[in-house]
Amino acid sequence: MALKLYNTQTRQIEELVPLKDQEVRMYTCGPTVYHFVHIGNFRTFMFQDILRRYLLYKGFRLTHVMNITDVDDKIIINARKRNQTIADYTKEFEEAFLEDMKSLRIQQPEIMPKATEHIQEMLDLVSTLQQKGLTYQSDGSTYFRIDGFSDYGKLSHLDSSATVQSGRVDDDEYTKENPRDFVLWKAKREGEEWWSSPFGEGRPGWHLECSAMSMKYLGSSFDIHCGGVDLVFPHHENEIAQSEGATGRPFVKYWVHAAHLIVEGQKMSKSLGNFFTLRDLLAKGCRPRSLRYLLASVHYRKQLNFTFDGLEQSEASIRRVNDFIVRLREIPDEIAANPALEQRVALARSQFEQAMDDDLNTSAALASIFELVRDVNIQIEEGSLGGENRDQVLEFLRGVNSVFDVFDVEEQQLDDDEIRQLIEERIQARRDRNFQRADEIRQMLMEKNILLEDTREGTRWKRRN
RNA sequence: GGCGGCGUACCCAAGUGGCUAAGGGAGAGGUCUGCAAAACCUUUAUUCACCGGUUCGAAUCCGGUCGCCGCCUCCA
Repeated sequence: MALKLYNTQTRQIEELVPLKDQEVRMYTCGPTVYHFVHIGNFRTFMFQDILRRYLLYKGFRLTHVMNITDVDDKIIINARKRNQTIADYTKEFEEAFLEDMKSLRIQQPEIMPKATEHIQEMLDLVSTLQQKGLTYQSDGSTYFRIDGFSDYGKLSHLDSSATVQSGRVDDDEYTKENPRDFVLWKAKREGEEWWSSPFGEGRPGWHLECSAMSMKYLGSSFDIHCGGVDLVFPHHENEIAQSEGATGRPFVKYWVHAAHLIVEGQKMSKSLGNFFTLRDLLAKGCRPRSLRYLLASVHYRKQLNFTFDGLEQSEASIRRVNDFIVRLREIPDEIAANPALEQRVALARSQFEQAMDDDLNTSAALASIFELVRDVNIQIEEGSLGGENRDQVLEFLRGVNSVFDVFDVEEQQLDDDEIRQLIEERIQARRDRNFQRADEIRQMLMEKNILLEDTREGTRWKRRN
């Protein structure tokens, strides 16, 4: 079975056929590190992580590049306000971003290039464009002339007359030949950081870095380019113009975009007070895995409505699977395997893969897990499963978790001797029908976030946290 | 004005022409149990915003209405 993805450019779901056999080269637009990354940004990054992990699950070799934009107008302005260099200013937010990624278990891409470390590559690209007659200078800045690139608009399907009619083009950009021409290299402004270049002292335009860095690490044509829907126009449209204008070759085969996240039904904005960073949520007691589940469980092309209720529902869903795993692990080796279960697991695996292959239908993929959980739970209750069955199910869950990474599939270790002794003591107390002591111990452990459950087979513990 | 998306049970959410409309949460009932908690099982939409149409057959296709949202400007 092949993975199919919705390609923004063709507006169709297409089978992923990499340019190089079994090797996927993917570029995803990363953060601009001028503030703490918010949960809307993470919706997109989470989608990219699920795609990344599923490509690996499918056995593709993967080179994934995610840029870090560490120079742009906001960064320059904010750094100046704080009297800091760009590098000092962005360092804090870049580190925070990497920490947040780790909390959310978003895998690090193979390559994470920074814009400021690729100024030369950007200038080389502008030079090439200049040689091809696709640039012009105005007021010390260098612009891309979109009239020189006939394919302009093929990604966003916007025709330029419509944009002009919208009246949304900035008045102050009169220095451009065409309002939709975009800047490649911006003239420096007094008091701001700048780089010297053949095009004068200045700084790179926003779109330039993604073209320069993606082609440096992935070649002039590569497979997948992702981002949030808002980047379709103008950012990705301009990337195509710059890249294909320079190389004459197709830039990207599949453009894949994630829909936005809204909060409690409304667009997230600071003025509405519904603007959240991961840190804001953690401070409210949210567990990163709940957010991970919530962000991953809604199809990436559907607008995701973030709510605190949804966060709790996600946590409860994860708990169902984790409780199942604890129970599953209690199946002893000695019991003979039920031969029918292997097929049931194979069915779940096939449902999971079919769903994910279908443009990353994560909701349906998760359903395949829960259906298996229910069926296996019934059989555990009947005592009809053996150690081999247990391992079959665990193996399936490991595969699933290599993509979702929200479940505790591996055995939880209780490395605290004191707790272990208390559990033993309580088991004895119950045998002695000293329930007062038993309850006391249960309460003590509860305070240590260890939850005890008495079952027919004995007492089990779980981390509550 | 242009382009695009969405509206499925109390909540979240799959399903896009034909078996009984996935799955999760929550509620209700039950099992287990010293108690409690947890867990597990069962259950909850004759109906898919509304109105027409096409069809033997539509949540799914077409037209219209209402509501919500996104992009066209920095934005994941």
